[in-house]
Amino acid sequence: MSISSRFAVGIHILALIHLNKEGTSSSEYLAASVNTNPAVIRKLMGMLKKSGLVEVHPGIAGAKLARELSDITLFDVYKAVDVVQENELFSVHGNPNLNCLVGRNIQNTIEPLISAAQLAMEKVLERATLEDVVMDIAKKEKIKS
Amino acid sequence: MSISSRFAVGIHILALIHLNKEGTSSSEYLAASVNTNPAVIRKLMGMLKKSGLVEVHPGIAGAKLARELSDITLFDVYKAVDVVQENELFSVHGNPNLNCLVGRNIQNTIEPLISAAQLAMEKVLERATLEDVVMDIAKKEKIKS
DNA sequence: TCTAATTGTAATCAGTTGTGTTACATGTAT
DNA sequence: ATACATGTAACACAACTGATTACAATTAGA
Repeated sequence: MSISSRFAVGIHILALIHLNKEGTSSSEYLAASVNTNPAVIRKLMGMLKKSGLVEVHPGIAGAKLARELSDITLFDVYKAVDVVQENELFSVHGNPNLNCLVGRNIQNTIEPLISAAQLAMEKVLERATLEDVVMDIAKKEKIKS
Repeated sequence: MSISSRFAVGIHILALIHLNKEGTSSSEYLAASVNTNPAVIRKLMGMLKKSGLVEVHPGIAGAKLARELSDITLFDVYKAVDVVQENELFSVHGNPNLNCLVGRNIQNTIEPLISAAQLAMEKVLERATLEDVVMDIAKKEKIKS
């Protein structure tokens, strides 16, 4: 199964908040761009806020980035929106037969392997920032970011 | 969400078929070690067979590996059991607003980034083989594999 | 102070997926 | 023929995603 699109949506709205920094990025405005429901955006925004990526205030329309674009990695977003738990990208069957040679060892044997695989993936996300995302969009649109 | 445990179960079964190579690895026998239903094993076995990793025959009890242990990587198993589609580890929201600067570019901008992350993870799986898994189990049990 | 607009959050629903279970057709050996 | 195995389809059930509705709490401004 795939990792929730919350991650992609998170990147989307953070990039949009930046590009719309002269305007007001309300949950309704952001929802219209993502094409979803404002409540979905607000829930997501709560996660991003909790992780210190955005500033939002009850009753006040609009969200702002809490950090520089170049200081927010895709890994930050990934962790913030909680799409994959630590060391749980791969799930392992829980109750193998302990009377079996393989059954009683499989979990410990596999764990470092799948953990390494997950970490390799996350390292890549760590190396890309929202600045890269916004610059790429600007390039595609031939505008200044 | 996590990647299906079919992957871990696949590794489990293949390792067990090898270690039990003097005996008969029926779906019932394998299911007892994994602690699941024989039909689940048979479905999985169908996938492993289709990918040329095991040999099984209708009506005849027992499965055998179709290749050397050292010639089966974890990536081979991963592909065989079909847990993650190509370029679909991360899902991306499908209908962004094309009238929005970000909406009409986000998919193309994100795609290479998440694709690179997925590939990095898969590369790690490519570097480990079933031999590594079996040797580790043997070491833990202090036996010869 | 009252009103309108916005965020925060919970409850609910439909659709999808993963896993287990049952059942049975098909194939093999004796 | 009989016994036993695999192959496969149908179904149940839980868990999760994403959308939707509703409403309390908060704020700005008339």
